[in-house]
This record gives sequence, structure tokens and C-alpha cells, in this order.
Amino acid sequence: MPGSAPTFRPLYSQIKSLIMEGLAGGAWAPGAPIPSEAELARRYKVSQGTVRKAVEELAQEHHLVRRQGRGTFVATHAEERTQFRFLRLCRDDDQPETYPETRLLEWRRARAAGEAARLLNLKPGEGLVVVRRLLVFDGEPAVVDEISLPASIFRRLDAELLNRYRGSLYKLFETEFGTRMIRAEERIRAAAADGATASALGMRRGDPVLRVDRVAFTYADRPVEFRRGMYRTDRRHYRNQLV
Amino acid sequence: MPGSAPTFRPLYSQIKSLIMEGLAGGAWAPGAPIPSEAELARRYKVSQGTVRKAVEELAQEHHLVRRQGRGTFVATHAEERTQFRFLRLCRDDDQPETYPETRLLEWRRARAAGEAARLLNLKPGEGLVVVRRLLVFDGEPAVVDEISLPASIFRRLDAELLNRYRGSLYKLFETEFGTRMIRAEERIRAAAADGATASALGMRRGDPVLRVDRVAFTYADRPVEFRRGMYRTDRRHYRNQLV
DNA sequence: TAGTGGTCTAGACCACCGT
DNA sequence: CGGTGGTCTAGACCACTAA
Repeated sequence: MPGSAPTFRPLYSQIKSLIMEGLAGGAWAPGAPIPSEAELARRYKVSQGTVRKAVEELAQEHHLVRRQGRGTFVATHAEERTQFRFLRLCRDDDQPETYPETRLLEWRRARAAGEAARLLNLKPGEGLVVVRRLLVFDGEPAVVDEISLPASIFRRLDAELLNRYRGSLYKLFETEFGTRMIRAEERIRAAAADGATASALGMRRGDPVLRVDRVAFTYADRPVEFRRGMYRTDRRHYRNQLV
Repeated sequence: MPGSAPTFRPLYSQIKSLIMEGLAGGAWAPGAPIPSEAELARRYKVSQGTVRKAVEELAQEHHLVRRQGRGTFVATHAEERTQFRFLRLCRDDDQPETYPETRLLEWRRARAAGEAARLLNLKPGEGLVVVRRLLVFDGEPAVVDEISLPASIFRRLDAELLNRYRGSLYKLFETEFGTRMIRAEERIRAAAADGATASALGMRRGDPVLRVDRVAFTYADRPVEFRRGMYRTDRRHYRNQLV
């Protein structure tokens, strides 16, 4: 029977979608507990084992965090443990890295065009907020980021807010804009540093730098950030696990 | 009670270790089926659900592959599906990538020293086999690899064997040397191409290239390969998923 | 001590595969 | 059709946390 539909969807997978809808719709805030497994089982009229399988997969995908004896919580970028999930730059010696200091280089409004428009699913001409910043690790400048965000969500993001905030941008996006980053895709290339990049990073124009283009997605796989990072890699490296 | 041992180890986790020992010891060959869940449950005197949890985790870690209706199989690098698990270079346009052609540039014996010795846990002076090769994608040279391997395992690896073989090196290591790569760590930097690299890749000396240093591990987290890859990234990029 | 997630079991039934 | 993994249930008990 060619073309016959897959026609079967496991119960736990449907429960998973229901919980995801709750997360995307803000039924429970980041960091807050969701109902217990027993309560969810009653609510959805399935066994606790079925809820468990749904919750387990959501925890594996970093949407939820389980804590034995306490409950299950909505994942949040405010935890120390996840600070380096999206920042893969490491010292060459294996000393523990401290969270970098941020220096705002530029803030402006712009119109979507070209690559940023395409990757963010915006029509040319739609509003953008663009941020350029420098990341300084242990006194060493290491990354220049240019971050493009749809104004439809991030209009309120201005230099004052950026300067006031400590810690990761994704924490700010989550608490101030109700937009939680779920996953990201990065494309990494080698490039020659241009004048602005070189001077910000304390290098010479033309020195090799890593160019990391990132698209970050929120719920429903919606792209909401395009970021181009230029990484200085003479004392640090981009680490990756192949599993 | 400071220093008290963790003292509790779930049953499924112990079963997992037993199966891992079987895999590491070659009880079942790559690609071959392991016993059914029911059989394993009888053998280890636990319920099928407990075996299931152990096998599920091993499948998630790519040690096993489950196929509904058929059985559970030892993972192997010989499958098309896993060919690009360790090779993250992609075309900039999103055309599907075909498996690259390999050209052997150099083969030699050497003595472990410096970085390779340290990363492979070898004493200075122990034997190495070193391979340099070029990877050509769709007629475009894109990667120069220098691969260092402990002679204690790979002594038999020579130019004749390398030239005869088609497909991924890890497939060859698995079938010819009984050494299956489980995971790898990569450290990525930007560098200026040296003369040899530039000419192999069709670039100019000093052009920016990606330098990818990889240590690959087999069972028991034993490092058995150090590989330095120089990647040309003007038409391709290194892709990464942040999840 | 009450409540949460974590483990383990036993059994029923379903989906899928090869023959 | 028989055998495999996949789903779902119900229930018992364990480990951990907070009050």
C-alpha cells in the first residue's frame, strides 16, 4: 500500500507534545517546577510509567531538569551548569574557564537583508536589533560577536539594558523577553581578521581567526538569533565532542 | 559521614557494564546481533525491563543499534549512516555531500614524542605509524590529515593496505585491527597554511585554514589515534549542533 | 515523615521483520 | 507465522530532599 500514512503515534510521544506545548505557552516559568509525575498521569489519564518516558526524553533534550527527591523543573539559562553549553571556547591549558566579561561595542537598529533575513525567516526590510560586543576571558579579549535579533521580539533591547545585565545573553533573553533558546546550529570557518576585529582582539589585520556563524532556535524550531563570532584561537580553542 | 562511598549501583547499570565488557572483549563482532532481550534477561537473571534500560542507553551511546523486528546489533563504522558522524565538513550550499576520495601523501614509522606521545598515553620513544593523506570532495581538495597511531596496535598498517581500502579509516581500523573508535574530542583553531598544506589544498601559503586536532578513543576510554586536520573552508564549513 | 523521582518486576499487547 | 523490539500498565520498593 504505497503512500500509506505512518498512522501510529506512541502515547508517551503525545504526552511529550502536550508538555512541550505547556513549556512553549509559558504554563510553567523557567526554573519553576512542573507537576509531579503522579499528578501528570492523573491529568492526562495515562500511567505514571508513560509520563515518565515522556519526561525522561524532555530532560535529555534539556527542556526539563529532574532532581531526585525534589521534582522536575523547567530548564533555564540562569543555572551555572548550563553557562557553557553554548560557549565552546576553552583555554589551551586545562585550567577551568571563568565566565567572560562583556564589553558593548555597538548597538543599532537595522533592516533585515541578505543572510540574516534568510536565516531568521524575515522579509527584507523587517526590523532588526544589532549588537556588537567583545568577550574578555581573564583579561584576554577572545571573541567579537555581531548579534542580529528580530525587532518584533527584541525591540526593547537597548544599550542601557545590555550594560546593566550580568551573565549570559540567553539568560537575559529568557528573563526579559520570555524567549528561551533551545538549540543552535553553528558553521565554523577560518578567516583573516579585518581591521575592526583585529584591533578589538589585539591582533594584526589578516591574522587567522575562527568565524563562527550561529543560528539559535526557540520553541517550535523558530530561528530568533543570528550571531557571527570572530574567535581568537592562539591561547584558546573551540572544543567539540564527537559521540 | 564524610567520605562514605556511593554504595548503590542500579542493576541496569551493572548489566550495562557486563554488556560493555562483552563488546570490548569481542564476544560479538561489529555488525553482528547480540542475544535477544529475553535471552539476556534469562542469562543475567533480571527482568526484561532491566535489560531493556541497559540496552537502550548503550544504543543512545552508539555502542549498539536496535532494529525493531530484527534484533539488536553491535554498532559498526561500516554503515553508511554513521560515515559522517566523525566528519563534520559540509558544503556551504546545502547539497548532500558525497563521501570523499582519499589520496595517500605519506606513510612512515616514527617514535612517539611531545604532543602525540602525551595525548596517546605513550612513553617517549614508543613506536608510531604516521599517515598523511588528502581528502578530496567532488574534485575539490579540502582536508590534509596527519594521523598518528600507536604501532603496538597498527604496526601492520602500511601503504599497500591504505591504498587498497575504500571508505572511512575507522572502518578499516575496525575490520583489520579489531579496534573500534567509540568517541573523539576535537580542538579547533584557525591557522595560517604552511607551504605543504597550501599546495595540497590549492591555496596560498598563509591563507587561513581550520586546524582540527582530534584524539579518538576506543573501549575503556583508551586513546588510540591523534589526528591533525587542516581544513580548507572557503567552500565548506565545519558544522556543529549545540543542544 | 511525607512527597518526589529512581529502580525493578511481571505481564499484556502492538508494530515490524523475515520466512 | 514466530520472533524481535516497542509500548503500556500496575504495583512494590528504594533513594533523596525538605520540613
